[in-house]
Amino acid sequence: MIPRTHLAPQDLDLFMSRARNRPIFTEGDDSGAIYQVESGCIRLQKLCENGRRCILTFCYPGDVFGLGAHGPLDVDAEAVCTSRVSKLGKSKLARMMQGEPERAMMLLDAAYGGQDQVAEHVVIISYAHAEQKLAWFLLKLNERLGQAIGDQRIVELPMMRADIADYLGMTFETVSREMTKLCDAGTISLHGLRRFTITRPAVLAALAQGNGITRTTNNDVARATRQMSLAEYH
Amino acid sequence: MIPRTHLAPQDLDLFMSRARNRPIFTEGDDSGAIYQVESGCIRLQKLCENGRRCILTFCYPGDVFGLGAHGPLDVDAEAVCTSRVSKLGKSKLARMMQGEPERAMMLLDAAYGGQDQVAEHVVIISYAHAEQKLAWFLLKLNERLGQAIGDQRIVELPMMRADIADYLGMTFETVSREMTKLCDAGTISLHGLRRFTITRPAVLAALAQGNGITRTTNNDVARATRQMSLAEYH
DNA sequence: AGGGCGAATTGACGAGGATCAATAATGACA
DNA sequence: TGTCATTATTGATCCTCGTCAATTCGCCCT
Repeated sequence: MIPRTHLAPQDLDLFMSRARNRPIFTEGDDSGAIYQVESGCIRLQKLCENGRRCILTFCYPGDVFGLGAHGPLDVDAEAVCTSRVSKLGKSKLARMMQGEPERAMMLLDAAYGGQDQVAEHVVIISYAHAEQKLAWFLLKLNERLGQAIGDQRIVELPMMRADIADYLGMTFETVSREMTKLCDAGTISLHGLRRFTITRPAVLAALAQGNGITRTTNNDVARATRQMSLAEYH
Repeated sequence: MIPRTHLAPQDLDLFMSRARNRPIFTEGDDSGAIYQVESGCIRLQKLCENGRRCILTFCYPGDVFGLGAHGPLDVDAEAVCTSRVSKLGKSKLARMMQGEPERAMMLLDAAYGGQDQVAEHVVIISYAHAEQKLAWFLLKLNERLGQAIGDQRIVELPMMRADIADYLGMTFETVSREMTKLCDAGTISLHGLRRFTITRPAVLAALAQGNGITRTTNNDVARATRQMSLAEYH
């Protein structure tokens, strides 16, 4: 149930439980602590003045968060559903850095951004269309949370449509529409609202790669010419 | 000319010069080194299969990069214009961690994502409209690179329109259009193609906040109700 | 000064998705 | 089991921006 564990029980300072939509920390907190998800799902998010919300990443059991670009100085952390997290305080962390620098580096790597591939997320929300965004998201979720039950691989959806929307930079209506489109096409099948199966993995993977959109752009041409110019090498 | 310096000369391993569009490192390199921009501008970017490019961040003089979410394992680093960078190797970094953990932490913080506020970038490309995106970008550029020349504050644009577009998740045509719109409105004024002045800072700041778009969304309502429900506290 | 090339501007058009709105499905609770 | 609140689905409409295309601008080189 816990795919990747960075922190062993003896390292930890304390455990915390949080119900749906309850905060772990809020923007501006500067405890310097690191957190690890034990069960449930945590979202790291940012709220704008205009009332919008942007979810930067979801953290699943085993994931570590709390520092760097997605740390308390920049974002809020809230429980997506009933969740448990454990905490490693600043002082223990500092001690670990001196005693076991190798392990500390790995831990920091995880906490700082390795938790989710920030780069890939940015690429998707910048350029992908709705269909591609959702296909990508469902595949990621399958990799991370998919469980073989019988001969089917069932994936739980810990979050609601609006969460998915705020993570992918679209509206929940569009999420819903694309979801039913995928169902109608037989690419996935829904079991209730919070559980699905990928029935045609190849198709979904193709959509996630950006196939399904036919046109090519003239930006690509610009790219090609840019590559070719062997101008000023140093 | 170097606003924030994390690495002093005696720490550094070597200096490198790069001409426009030349790489510092490419995706998959795993040197574990940290780099600091000395002059010019470096872009950290990711190329997609479909030929698109997404720029994750621009690094200016004094910025540190090369680890974590935006490190060599995930992205390419290329010179936007003629640039010089310095390098700090893996072994020297490890030594610093044991000897000066405080300083090492700060350095890692910078290298891992503090360099640019990843969170803010994601928010902007997710939700902002073209006008707001550009206004935000120009303001950031002004903060970072703006120089008082006479009584004017001139800002250099080290990158071309296509770079801005790939950073903000839009097309270079739209960048161009919004640029001229801002000029026509008297909000900024261009001096040549690679240099500008913010003539009405308040207006630009308002646009960057998302004013200029009138409508409110029903997502906001969802948010409001979500906040109000004091359901299951733990 | 002139040629040539990459970059930038500007226009026309259409599609994708946001918005508004109404209804249906789901789950919690008495 | 029925009621209510929340979440999800579906439809209709409109607007922003991506796309394609045609110039224009600026710069480097000879």
